[in-house]
Amino acid sequence: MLHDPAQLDLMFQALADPARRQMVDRLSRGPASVSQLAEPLAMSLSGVVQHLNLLEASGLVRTQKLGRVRTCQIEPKALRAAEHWINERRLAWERRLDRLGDFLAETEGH
Amino acid sequence: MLHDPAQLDLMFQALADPARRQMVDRLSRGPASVSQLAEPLAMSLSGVVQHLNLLEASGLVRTQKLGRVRTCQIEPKALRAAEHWINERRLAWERRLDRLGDFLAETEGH
DNA sequence: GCAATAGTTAAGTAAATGCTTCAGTGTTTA
DNA sequence: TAAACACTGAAGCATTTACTTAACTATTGC
Repeated sequence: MLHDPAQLDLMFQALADPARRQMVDRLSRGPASVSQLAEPLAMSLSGVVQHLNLLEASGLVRTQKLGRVRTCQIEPKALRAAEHWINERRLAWERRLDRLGDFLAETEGH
Repeated sequence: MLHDPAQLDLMFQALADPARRQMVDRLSRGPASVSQLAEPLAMSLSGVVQHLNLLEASGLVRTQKLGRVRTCQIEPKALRAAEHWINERRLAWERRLDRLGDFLAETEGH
């Protein structure tokens, strides 16, 4: 479910916007309401809600509403999925370099 | 230089597009020419070049031209920077949860 | 030298994105 | 019960994005 390419698409899309990354950054320090998320951003509350909806659709943020306030939290599993995608590619590249190094070292020995 | 927010912006922006992620994926298995990158993509060569230029501007890919062929490689340092941004936020969240858990366990003990 | 190859650049376009304002809906508080 | 609060949704708009085609430059092979 988390490695579903469509979900990965939404996650990287969501992370591409600076305002949304700022929101994720804020949430990494603890839950927040929509207004609290909006406070440091030079943007209307409505704009923030739209960003938040994208973050939620991507799975990066989970929210729940109690009374009139919506509380937002990070979903670490989703962050881990994005992290993992990048990590796998980087490791594949680095392993390839290692093998190449070994090969060169061996052939040099003869 | 790699933690420069503008550069991070370009990197996440670059990773947001599926075609560009497919190019990074291809490159994680080894260097490739522009035409080789283009081959699996349902897109004109020109479109691929434009994506490639973004990838290069973001620092995720480095290229060099020999004769008429441009060879592309992944820049693992840049991948690591994006990875690191996500990782830090996720860990901040998880550490927070741990402290909360400890606190609850302690207060329950009395 | 001529043709094929590999890539580049510019111009145009349709769709997506990131906002805004404004007019709501429920929920608390005085 | 009325006003303040916390959000929500729709409509509109300027900009950016992801392409396309077409014309061009530089290599390489015959």
